[in-house]
Amino acid sequence: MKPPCETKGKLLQVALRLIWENSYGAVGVEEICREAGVKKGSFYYFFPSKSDLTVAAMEAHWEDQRAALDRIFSPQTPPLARIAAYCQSVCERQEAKKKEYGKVCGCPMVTLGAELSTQDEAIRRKTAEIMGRYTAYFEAALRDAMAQGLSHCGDPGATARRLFAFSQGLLLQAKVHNDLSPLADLRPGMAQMLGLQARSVAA
Amino acid sequence: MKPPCETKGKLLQVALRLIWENSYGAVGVEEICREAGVKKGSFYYFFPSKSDLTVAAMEAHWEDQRAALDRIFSPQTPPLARIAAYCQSVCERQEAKKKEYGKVCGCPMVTLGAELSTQDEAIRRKTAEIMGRYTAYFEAALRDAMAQGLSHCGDPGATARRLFAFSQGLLLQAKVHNDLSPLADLRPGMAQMLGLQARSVAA
DNA sequence: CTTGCAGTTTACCGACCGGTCAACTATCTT
DNA sequence: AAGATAGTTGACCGGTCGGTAAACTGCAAG
Repeated sequence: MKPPCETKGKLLQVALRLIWENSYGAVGVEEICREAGVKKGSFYYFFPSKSDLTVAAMEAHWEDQRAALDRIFSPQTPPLARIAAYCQSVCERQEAKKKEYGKVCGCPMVTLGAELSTQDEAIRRKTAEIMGRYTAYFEAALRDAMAQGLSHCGDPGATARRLFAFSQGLLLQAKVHNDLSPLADLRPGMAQMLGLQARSVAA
Repeated sequence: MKPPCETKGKLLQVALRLIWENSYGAVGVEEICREAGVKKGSFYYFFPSKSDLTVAAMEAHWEDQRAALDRIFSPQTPPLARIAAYCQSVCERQEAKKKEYGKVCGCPMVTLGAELSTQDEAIRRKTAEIMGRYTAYFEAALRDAMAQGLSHCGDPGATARRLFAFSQGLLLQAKVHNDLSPLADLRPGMAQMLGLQARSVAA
């Protein structure tokens, strides 16, 4: 009862996991509370609504991801190797999730964005915001690559959005086929989009 | 009461529209019936469950799309022009839907696949099946393009899946940003993936 | 000792969910 | 005319939904 935020944090974490594995509509407040070991009254003490909880859970999940992304996209790493590392990280994460849950779950932001963008403005906006942060990492890597003469794509921002869209599309393919093999094409596909031999990005 | 299938067809059509504009979980059987001018009892006379209706609605919607795709990907049209025509068709369709509904709705298969692939096997399978049919059109066009020496991508099947994944990713971006402008990059992005100047696919 | 506050618990609300059922109607067949 | 058949209707089911309200608990400051 003292520990300032254990309950709130547990709620955020469980909510994102359940929504990721199922969907927003299919997960009830009651279920989130049950798995978090919390009573519904406490839930509504911390969050005014299911939608608000979801937005908060998305932001909390971003903070977790951010640490990993900062490492993957470290300026210490050569620009194209950063992108290769991202591809590998995506594959590993999907593999781990599949082993944990038994099914390919894709990206939680894709699930939320696809399901709720037309229905819940707050969630739509948060999804767009977080996705924008992802593309910023790609854009920075591409800018560095261009400065070093490693790639000759036109606008780094546009190319970053293309790479990110491609990765989301493949992630959705993997989820829909409940099969990780489409992700094997993530790195080669990105290499092709950068006008490189697959080797370059795989280095 | 005589017209053999008017009710059933109306149900299929309304269901796909509502799910497209909202989501599977957010649309109730009652609401579908109301908008179709049908009572719930009749619904369950034609379909054993909401899930079965959805699968049938997906297939019915595919049949509509199939006609358009057969025209767009006609062997009469030069292979790369088919792909350009597809890009244009996607943009026009999204524009029309936005004008009709007020928001960018993306692709109904993306919405359904992202929301339900981990929860409803029948819907997941149908989504995968229909998406596979889409990529087949791309694959055929790419095979023709290679035969005519217009493109030099490696495996047409793999490239087809890449193009399709990219288009789905962009569609999701548009939905999440509630903005059609990301779709402007559909044709140039595909051209880049085919190793062409944007002009070639735009011809 | 007591007041106040953060957090928790329990019980409860009306609304709606997907789905069922038996009765009804209209048409075609014999 | 009688029956069979396809389609339709409205009433109803138990369960669950998101959300609310009030009482309670532990602890810290006055």
